[in-house]
Parts: sequence; C-alpha cells; structure tokens
Amino acid sequence: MLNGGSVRVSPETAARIVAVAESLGYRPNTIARSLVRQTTGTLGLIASDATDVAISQFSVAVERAARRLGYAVLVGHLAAEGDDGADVVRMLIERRVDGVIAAAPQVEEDPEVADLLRAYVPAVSLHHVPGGQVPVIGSNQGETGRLATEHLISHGHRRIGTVTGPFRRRVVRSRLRGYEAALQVAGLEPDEDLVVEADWTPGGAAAATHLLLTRVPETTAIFVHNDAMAIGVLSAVAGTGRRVGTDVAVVSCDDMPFAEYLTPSLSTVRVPLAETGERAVELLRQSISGTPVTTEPLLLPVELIVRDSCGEETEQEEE
Amino acid sequence: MLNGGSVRVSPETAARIVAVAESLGYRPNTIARSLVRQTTGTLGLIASDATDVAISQFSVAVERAARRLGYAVLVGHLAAEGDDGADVVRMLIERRVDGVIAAAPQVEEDPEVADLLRAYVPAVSLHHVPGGQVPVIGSNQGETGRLATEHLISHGHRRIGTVTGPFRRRVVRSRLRGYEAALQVAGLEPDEDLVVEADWTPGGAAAATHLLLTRVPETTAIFVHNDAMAIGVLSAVAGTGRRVGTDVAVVSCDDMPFAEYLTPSLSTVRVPLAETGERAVELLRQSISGTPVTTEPLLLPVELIVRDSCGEETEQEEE
DNA sequence: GGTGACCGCGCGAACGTTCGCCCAACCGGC
DNA sequence: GCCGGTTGGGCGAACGTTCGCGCGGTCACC
Repeated sequence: MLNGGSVRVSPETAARIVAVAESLGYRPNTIARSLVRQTTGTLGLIASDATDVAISQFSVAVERAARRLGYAVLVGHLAAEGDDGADVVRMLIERRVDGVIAAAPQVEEDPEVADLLRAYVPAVSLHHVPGGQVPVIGSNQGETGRLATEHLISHGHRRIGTVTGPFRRRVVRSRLRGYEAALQVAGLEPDEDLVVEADWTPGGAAAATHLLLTRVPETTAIFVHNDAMAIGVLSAVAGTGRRVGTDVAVVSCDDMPFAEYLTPSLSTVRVPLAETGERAVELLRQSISGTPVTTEPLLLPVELIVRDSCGEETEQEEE
Repeated sequence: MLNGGSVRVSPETAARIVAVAESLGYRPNTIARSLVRQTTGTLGLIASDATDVAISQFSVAVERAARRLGYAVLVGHLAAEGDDGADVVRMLIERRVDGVIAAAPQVEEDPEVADLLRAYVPAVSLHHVPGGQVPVIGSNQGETGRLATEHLISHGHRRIGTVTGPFRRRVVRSRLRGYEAALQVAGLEPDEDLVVEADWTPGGAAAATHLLLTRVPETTAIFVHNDAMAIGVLSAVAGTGRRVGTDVAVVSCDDMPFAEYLTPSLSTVRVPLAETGERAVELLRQSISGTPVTTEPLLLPVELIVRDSCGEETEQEEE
C-alpha cells in the first residue's frame, strides 16, 4: 500500500495512513516485500579485480545510475587469474538479484558463467559472452585503434608500434584491426615486429616497450591500449634515452583523469566509461521489464584527445 | 536444516535428505531465510566516489574478505561534493545489511551519517566519525608524514614543501603533524609558505606545486599526500624547468601500482590498503557477532618505499 | 422510496524459510 | 514387565509484506 501502488482507497484515508506511518517512523521491510514480490530491487555487478581504474569508473557510474532507478547494487570482484567467476555469479543469483551487469573480460572465456547469465537472470555485459544471447555494450574499439593510428600517421610517422592488452581479448583484437586498417589506408605494411602484447599493467607495458624498441629501433610512434600501460610506456621510452613527444610519439586509450598530468601530457582516445555504465543499467532495466533487447553490441562513440605525448606541441618547456 | 545447523536428526536421514536436495537442484531461498533469521548475510560498503584508486583497492579487498566469510557486499558511492551520504546509508539500512563499512572521508563532517552508523547498524569506518562510538581502522598517518619527511631531511634537504589533501580531513592533519614533527626534530622551522593545500587530484596538485615553487623558489623537496597528486607534482616541477630527483626530490603516499613506473619512479610511503580492508571486515564481523570492539583507532604500520623521485639514484639514464 | 451497482475497505492467504514444541518410539533400569 | 528418559522426527507458527476476494455502505436512477 505504501509503495505508491494503485490501491483503491479514498484519498483522505491514504493521506491519513501516510501521515501516521511517517509519524511512527515506519519503514517497509524490504526483505518481506522481496519475498512476496519475487523481485529484490537489487542488481548484481560482477567486476574484474577493479584495481583497474577504468573498471572502477564504470562501476561507480553503474551504481549511481542503478540507485537513481531505485536499485541497490551487489558487487562481486573476480580474481585477475582464477575461475571463481561462476561462484560469484551463483552467489548473486542466490541472492535473487533482478539482473546482472558483467564488467569482467574473464567472461569471454568462461562458458559456465555464460550459461548462468543466459539462463538464470537478465544480464548485460561489457564483454562478449560465449554463446551470445546476452546484450553487449561497449565502445567502438575498432574506431579507437583507427583514430589513434590515423592521428600518428597524419604526423608523418611511418614506423608505428603498438603495445596491446592480451591478444585473447576482443577489445584488443578490435583495436588491432583498427590500427591495421589505418595503416593499410595509408599504404603502410603492418609488421608483426611492431605489435607487442602486454598485460594491462604499467610494468608489463614497460617491458613490452623495451622489446619493441629493441626489435625495431626506428620506431617513432607507439599506440598503447590503455592509460595505465601508457605510464609504463613513457617510463620505458625515457629509459632508452629517447624523448616522448619529440623522438617517440605516444597515443593511448581511455583518458583517465591523470592522463592530462603525465609528463608529457598524454594524448589518448577517450572511452566514455561513465556513459557506458549508465547505458548498461538502462539496457538491463529494459531487459528486466521484459522489453526485448537486441543482443547486437551497442557501441558508444569514442573521441581523440590530443595532448603533448604525440608531439603536437614540440615545445614542452612551458608545460 | 540444510544450513549445516545442529538439528537433531539421524546421520543417515541427513545424508539422504542432502542427496535428494542435491539431485533436485534445491537452493535455499536467501530472502525467506533472511526474513525469519533477521539477518541477511550482507554487508554494506559506503565508498567515496571511488575513482580514487586507493579507495577502490580497499573496496576490492573488503568485498573479497567479506565473500570469504559468506557475506555479500552492497555498495553505495558518495558523490564527491554533496551530502547524499545519509540517503545511501539509509538505503543500506533498509536493505537490512548486517553491518556497514565506511570508506568515505565525507563522514567526518556528516553528523547525520554518524548518527545512523552509531544507532542502527554495526559499523566500521576508515575515517573518524563525529561523536565517536564507531570503530575506526586505518594506517598510522602521523608516521607516514614523519617517515617521508625524515627521509628527505636525511638527504640534506632544508626547504621541504608539502602538497596536501584538504586540511579539513584528519588524514591530512595527521600527516602534517608527522611532517612538522620530523622538521622540528631536525631543528628546522616549519614555514606556512611551504604548506599548500590541494584536492587529491593531479590537476589540483599541479596548481598547488606551481604556487609552492613561486612562493618559495628555493624549495628542493616536496612531500605530497597521495600518488595521484604526485603525478601532478611531477608534471608541475618539470613544467618549471626543474628536474625531479636532482633539483626537486619528491616523496608521496600510498604506493599505487603505477608509482613504480612514473618518470622518475616515485618514492612513496606504502599504505596497506588491502590489508586494511581485510581487517575492517574482520572487525565488523566481531562487532556483528556481539564481541565488544574497541573504538580506539586501529592503526596499521606503513613503510617507506625508496625509488628515484627522491634523488636516491641521481643517475636515471639507465632507468 | 426501493433496488442495483459501484466503490471503499478489511480480512486472510501466500511467499519459503527457521525453530520450538510435542509426540512417538525405543532402550534401559528397577 | 512397566515406567521413565532420551532421541528422532513432524507439525505449525512466525517473519512482514502483497494482493485478491468479498462484504458493506452509499449514491444514483427509476
């Protein structure tokens, strides 16, 4: 009755009841309500070990959007390596969440999680779910690679290396396709030696960059797959005595808050993580309310942010 | 019965029941159980807008520790500025969480949230709660400031500036006390011009650093209150034509994963955020189970990690 | 003025557990 | 052999809602 539903009761009685309830500090018991309504008003969020700033930006946006819609958010973090994914999802399902948002690349190779998401609960994923049938939302990753690479090409670079995330990830492959497409349009031959796999961490990226610059010392530009790794790239480039921006141009992906303040400031393709989070919640709400949703990936546009690391400003003395 | 409780039933009957339950895929309904047990097996986590890497490291550790104990975690993120704190806490309380962990500096100045935490639910906070009576856990922040400053002093620096978080935060005041204590022990006079307030962001820290170096150009060392701001400090120092490490030594706090890969690599006082998260859950579990817990702040030790930004290695060419 | 229809409201079942209480049966001791 | 104690097991209440159904009263129309 007190949930705003249309109960057939005279307006003044309703007002009286509400007044009394208020004065008594009455708060409806969510648990009892959930029991009879068979819905909990709770969303599950499964996130990969969110030390990753990008994932945590997404998570915050998801929680905020969910709360605006009256949902609470139950989180589960997946270990970086390890397959507790199914356990986490099962935990969420047992808690009777109304839907699940997955922001964990691990799901790409976890058929057990995929089955759970497909069969037991409305879900939206940031990553491809094996077997499909789960709506996917994300950014236009091919465009990301293309934009970054095109920009470097337009500055006259011919030897453009790339430090990527793990190849087995779709994001990485999409960005690589964009990178290669841009090269081909410019008449440049893709070269395997210029592509080095890393692990999303600054340390891994630094090692990868050293490898790249050893294999192809003539490299004058690097496209790196996220801002955290970019930190490692900048460090490694400087470690070889080269200057970032002038000797080696760097363009990254994500546009985290710190990107602007790296030395030199980082050119990067902005990925709209907060907006993606909001859209994910919106999509999930539709799916929960029974509206059929397309399982065709919903891709949000990305945007190149030009700063100093790509050599736009060769004069960096004045910051 | 299927919850492992001690029901007086013959062993073989129990085994039979479990077997049948298993074969039927029976999963006890958490909601109904919560209703009668008056406990949900859920913990609430209120986090400040966790774009802050430190908070998100803490959050991940909390969730992991909680899950190990069989708890699920409901999160609420507080807006950076804005007092929706009470709303978030109320939401958690209405969802009948068994306890709340607060990792949001905002609670320091929110008496409404403080009252809720005190009166309605077992709680543990990372920050001082006005009015007390809520167990606080954290790191030895005074020690943090002292360690960093002492190290700079031991390198012969006499003009040591500091770029801080907002003064109204206890963490900041504790660290400042440690900084001043170290100066005094070394016979150095604290100087107001050397202390500049910032807002935890790289951008704010960069501006603060410019201000500091304008006011006191002879500054040869900077103690900055977290790694995110350190990025801004490095950028601003470089922007004035000074070299970090050789001209201006920098020591920070936190030791985030990227600290090692900044250029130059960042000396920083490690704050054990993951361990803090685990201890917080442990403390909360005790508090929930009725064990009286001390409200005396539980302080974990910190550790200075020496890298290049404090000038330990003057030769940085070989990284 | 009487009858019918509609509207406001109250009562009770159901959601799926947990847990206490009672009953029955078996065993042992007197 | 009978009685008491102990143990295994089943039945039903309670947790706090939601929602359907039915009843009673009032108003309007004939």
